[in-house]
Amino acid sequence: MTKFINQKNDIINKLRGSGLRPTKQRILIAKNLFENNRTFHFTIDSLNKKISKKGNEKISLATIYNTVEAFTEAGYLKEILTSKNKSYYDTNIKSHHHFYDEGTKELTDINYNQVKLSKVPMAPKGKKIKNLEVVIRIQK
Amino acid sequence: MTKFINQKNDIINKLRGSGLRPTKQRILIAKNLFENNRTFHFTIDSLNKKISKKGNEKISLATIYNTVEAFTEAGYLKEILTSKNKSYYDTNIKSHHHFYDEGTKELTDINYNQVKLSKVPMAPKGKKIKNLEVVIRIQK
DNA sequence: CTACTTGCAAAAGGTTTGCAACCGG
DNA sequence: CCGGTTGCAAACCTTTTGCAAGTAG
Repeated sequence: MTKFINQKNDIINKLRGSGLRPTKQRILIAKNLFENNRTFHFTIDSLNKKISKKGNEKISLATIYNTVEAFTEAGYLKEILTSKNKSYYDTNIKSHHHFYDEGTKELTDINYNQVKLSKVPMAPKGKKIKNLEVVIRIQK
Repeated sequence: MTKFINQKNDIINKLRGSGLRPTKQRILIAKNLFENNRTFHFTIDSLNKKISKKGNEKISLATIYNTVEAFTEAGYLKEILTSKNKSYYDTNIKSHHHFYDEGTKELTDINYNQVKLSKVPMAPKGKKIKNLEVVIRIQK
């Protein structure tokens, strides 16, 4: 109970800290994205289904789009680079690496310490390096 | 003149080698993609515009989609991973690296020898590593 | 000839937009 | 109350599909 309240307060503070009003919808979405410590990949559609499956009030698709975009700008989510014509997001915002299967077009995580870089270029003038990911393309 | 004929024959042989009939449309598309040694990024739309701007006969969009997909499967093109909801292709099929600007969502090439990896994981069972690219996310 | 290709138009699928109604501070 | 948010439906854009007509070998 106490735990639950604190978690909700954490979310509210997180939102406020980015200038986002803690509305009912944003709190519900945040709970579904950040409530346990597991990170995962998702799409707008899968997130929408996940939320409505739990018997919550339905959130408008437009709101889910808005909120995910806002969370991405706030740095709570990272957009995944793919070749599919659909946006994928990752709740793991730290630098990490992926296998990309060209046949199935699936992305899977690579354990961070399995990859080491010994040389990295400078960022272009006026820009800073935010993070770095290695994509290893695989096939049968 | 001789040069021109040879270039065309090269394209025809390239297509035949992959089991693709050298049709008028495929040859024209191949010329626009591979005729000089410069490599570049493109979308279906930009390729379509590039071709029709030259006063060529118009090629149906569906055919451009088909052809680009066939060329990608044949290994003449590489699909670029992006966060835009549109497919991008690269005529440079060798392993190479990119800066990805999160603000503008632009990809720019990094000179290959500017990056060195000292540790790389094994491919998952039953798969082979095809190539490896580093994406460095940058921002202002 | 025959199988592979092309072109067209319609349909699909994901995302964005405009605007009125709503609600958090 | 006010300005930020939400919900809805229509609009938008890219990609896919089905099928009849065209063409390379």
